[in-house]
Amino acid sequence: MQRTDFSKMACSIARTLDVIGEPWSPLILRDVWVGMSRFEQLQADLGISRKVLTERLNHLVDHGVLERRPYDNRPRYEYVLTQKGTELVDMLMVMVGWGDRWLAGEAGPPVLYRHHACGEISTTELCCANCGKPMHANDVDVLAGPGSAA
Amino acid sequence: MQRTDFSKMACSIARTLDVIGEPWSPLILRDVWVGMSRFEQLQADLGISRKVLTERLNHLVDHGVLERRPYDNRPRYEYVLTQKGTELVDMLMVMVGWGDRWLAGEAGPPVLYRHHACGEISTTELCCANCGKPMHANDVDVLAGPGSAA
DNA sequence: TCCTTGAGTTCCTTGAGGGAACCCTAACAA
DNA sequence: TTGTTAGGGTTCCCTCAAGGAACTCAAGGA
Repeated sequence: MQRTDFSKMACSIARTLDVIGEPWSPLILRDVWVGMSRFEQLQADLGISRKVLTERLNHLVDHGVLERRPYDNRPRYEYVLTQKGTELVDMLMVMVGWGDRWLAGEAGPPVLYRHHACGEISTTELCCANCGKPMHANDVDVLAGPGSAA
Repeated sequence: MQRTDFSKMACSIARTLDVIGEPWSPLILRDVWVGMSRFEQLQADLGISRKVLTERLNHLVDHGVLERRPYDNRPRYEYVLTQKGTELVDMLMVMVGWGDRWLAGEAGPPVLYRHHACGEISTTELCCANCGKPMHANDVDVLAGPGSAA
């Protein structure tokens, strides 16, 4: 496929895609998040080729999203989310929200989230870190930042 | 590549990936969001192959994320975000937040957001739609929903 | 000693991405 | 009336990544 390298673009979307833009990566993170941490489990659950799973796991470990840990005297390893990886799951939660709203259909959402703070089944909402009010795509102006190319 | 079809998995992440999981799609949405709406503009800005751009745009239009609109008597078209597409940009904003925190480095974030409601440069925060408090990956229990496979 | 299990490698085939060249339509210009 | 230009794509070929199946390796256990 000889894919274009996104990592050098002056864009946080492109850079993030360079880390988890490969098709399987978000699903791997999801599985690890819900407690599926071993190679065989991931391979069986996702139906991913073992070769590609190896590549993806190495890539995620290289980028500090997952950590590879032995869990036995035998050469056995499990993959756990780092802080960096855990924060990526936030993105997955937003992704889930969109999928639930627009793609779930009659059957309803495949999973639900119970929020520890209030104990209720709830969904995520994007808010402004400054004022706390909703902050969506149409609620902002986009300005050039210090790291912009120009 | 003969990629695995995610669309039939009982998972909103997989279904969302089926719509915008291809490598270029998020970048196309980003560009359309900031006002780059024509084929030639997108092609030049992204450096994407014309063939692949055509495929991606058609895919996004087919899935109702973009709308293809004539803007001239001549056969000229522009692509604009639908409501469905605009809500996807929320996900991009979260992606940007993560990229800014973990990948931007010394140079700082390439773009900044000014929130209309408070007028300040700010970032997004994930909150609970029910109680309004922060709601991150570690703040929830994941439960099977009505649309789960089991 | 053989068997099993987890965690990968190796190898081959196929098909998607990259890239360049080409095509089509409608307005303009000469 | 015949170029010419510009936007928006097709077509073609080549390469390399995804799929898939088979193979390997190390450490226990029967």
